Amino acid sequence: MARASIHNRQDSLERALHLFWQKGFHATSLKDLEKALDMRPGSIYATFGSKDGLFQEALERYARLGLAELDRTFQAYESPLAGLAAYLRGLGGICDKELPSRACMLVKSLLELGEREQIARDKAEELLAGMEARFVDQFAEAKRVGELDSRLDPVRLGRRLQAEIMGLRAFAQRDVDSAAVHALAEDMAQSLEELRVDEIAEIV
Amino acid sequence: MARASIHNRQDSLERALHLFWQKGFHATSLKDLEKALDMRPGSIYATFGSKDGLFQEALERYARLGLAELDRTFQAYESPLAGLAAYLRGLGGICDKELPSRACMLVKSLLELGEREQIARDKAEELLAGMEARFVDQFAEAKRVGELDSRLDPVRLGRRLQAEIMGLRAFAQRDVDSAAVHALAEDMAQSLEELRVDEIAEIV
DNA sequence: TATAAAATTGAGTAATCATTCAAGTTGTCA
DNA sequence: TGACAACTTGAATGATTACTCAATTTTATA
Repeated sequence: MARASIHNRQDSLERALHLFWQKGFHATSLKDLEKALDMRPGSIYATFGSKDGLFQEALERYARLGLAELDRTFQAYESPLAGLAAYLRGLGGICDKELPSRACMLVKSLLELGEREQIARDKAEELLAGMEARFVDQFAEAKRVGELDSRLDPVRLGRRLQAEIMGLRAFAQRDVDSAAVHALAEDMAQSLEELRVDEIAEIV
Repeated sequence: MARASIHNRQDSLERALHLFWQKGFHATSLKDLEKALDMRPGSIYATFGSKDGLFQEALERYARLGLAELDRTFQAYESPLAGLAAYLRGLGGICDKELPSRACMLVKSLLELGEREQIARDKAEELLAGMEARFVDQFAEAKRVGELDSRLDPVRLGRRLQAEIMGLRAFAQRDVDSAAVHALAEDMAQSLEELRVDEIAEIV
């Protein structure tokens, strides 16, 4: 004995994510959300609690989808290093996609949010740490299977890769040619592949 | 026959820059600026025209100071490549400095601003392009003096370096150990130094 | 010292902000 | 069909937003 909701929660969250990713937290007003979700303020607050709460859920969804894509890429390649390089090359095509923003939403949030949005900021930090850990794991796996020089540190490599991806996507946010971003990603991917022990052995 | 201004324009701009760099455009209110500049709204508008105008001037000042530091570093080194590496290593200490933000203000603006702040956004893009051009010039100079393999493209290298710096500073915005950022900068600097032809010649 | 010009003030504007809640609507089950 | 419970509505809230302008203060010069 209850009225069924006319809104799909996940669908609403998806729309909110789109808006927050595109415009950022501060520039997204409740009016914007009302229009995008086709919901009145009362419904939004009943469903998500607050603008902050909705934003945090959007952040989590964004990271979950991002991690899923990461894993999908890694699983498509036998070689851990090849998986990492493929992920980088995939990001090279980011300008060709129709996305709310080419920059990472976690990075946008990290740079935008201050003390007044501490909880969401901490959430973004935590999710970025999770992504970094995934990169570190992949490098550790590469090391385990002998693709990586045993003297190299997966933690440093994972950190470096995350920084490079942050940079690649921030750069892609500029109004530059798609070709430039492709070339940038290709250069980064090649640097990564040069870590392969086989290649080092060839040169030395 | 006129009243002298009690505010130094440059000093006011410096304070505004500090605030905008720290909090971003949207999160910085005119109330915040009134307090930081110790000026009433009328004075601020008489001096800078609008919040947008003040922000744009702050952006320009930020970029001018950044470019000056870049040139100072480059001029301190005979070798162009060494200058670039030194600049990267200097950024490794960014966590130890007392700055409004560890992330680049141009990047923060690029990621935060939308169509409603198109002019400031374009300004940030233009200033970033100027920085990139400076990197390209330095790589071109390295090539001219024979530090760089003639097959390498200064444009791609400059682009790559800008992306790496964007990434380094976005990463540094996270709540991570200063040592991690130092290590990251060191890794980036070493990659850069490996471009030196001497090193390649040694290995091959 | 009187005058004019520039600088500063701060109350006030209209718009927008996130949020609340009483009232209305709708579907479900007894 | 009646009644309850969940969902939705949207006007109203008070706070905050960027910004304006008439009045005031200040100072250099005539």
